[in-house]
Amino acid sequence: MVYDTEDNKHDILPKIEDVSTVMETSTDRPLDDVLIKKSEYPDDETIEYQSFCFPCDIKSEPESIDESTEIYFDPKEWLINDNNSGKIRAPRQNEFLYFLLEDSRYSSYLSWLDRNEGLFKIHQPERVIQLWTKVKNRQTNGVMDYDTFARGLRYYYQLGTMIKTHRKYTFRFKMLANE
DNA sequence: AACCCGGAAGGACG
DNA sequence: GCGTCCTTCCGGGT
Repeated sequence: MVYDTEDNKHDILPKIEDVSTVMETSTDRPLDDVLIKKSEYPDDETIEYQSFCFPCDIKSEPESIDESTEIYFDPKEWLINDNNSGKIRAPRQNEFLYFLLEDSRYSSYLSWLDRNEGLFKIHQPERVIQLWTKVKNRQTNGVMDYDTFARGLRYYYQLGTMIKTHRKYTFRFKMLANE
């Protein structure tokens, strides 16, 4: 994944016009129809990934942590059309975090410390982890905790997509400008 | 105590 | 069946 400091959020988040089109044409159609239709859209080389969102008919389960401030969750909003493989998949852990950081709804969960440096801090790890497990929906029997979540992120160090900060709840994407 | 780190093993999924 | 990306567990460091 490439983190270009010159990107604006529309390069990585769903475009408003895309969302409205899908909402108008496919509120009661299966997901596959929607995705097939989406694949007909002209490709923009600057967009590495696209995700889709449209009205949801699935209610979230009650949460263990403070439901009153829970942000509405639709699993289908988080699917990614991988332009490399042409397949639909859940986001990677780094993609997931980047989406969150670029969406002001989640600014209480985590936020940039220095966006140009790719530096960010997780303020509410339990919420981020809970959302991650819902987005990923991986069939496991263990319990995802911060240690497990952070171990996943540490693999990005050796992959070169993230840089160590050694600071609490603080991580750093490797941006193009840092190369 | 609560993080951060990376090795080891192995699972889930495309 | 295979490679990637985690998930789980852990011992050691800060």
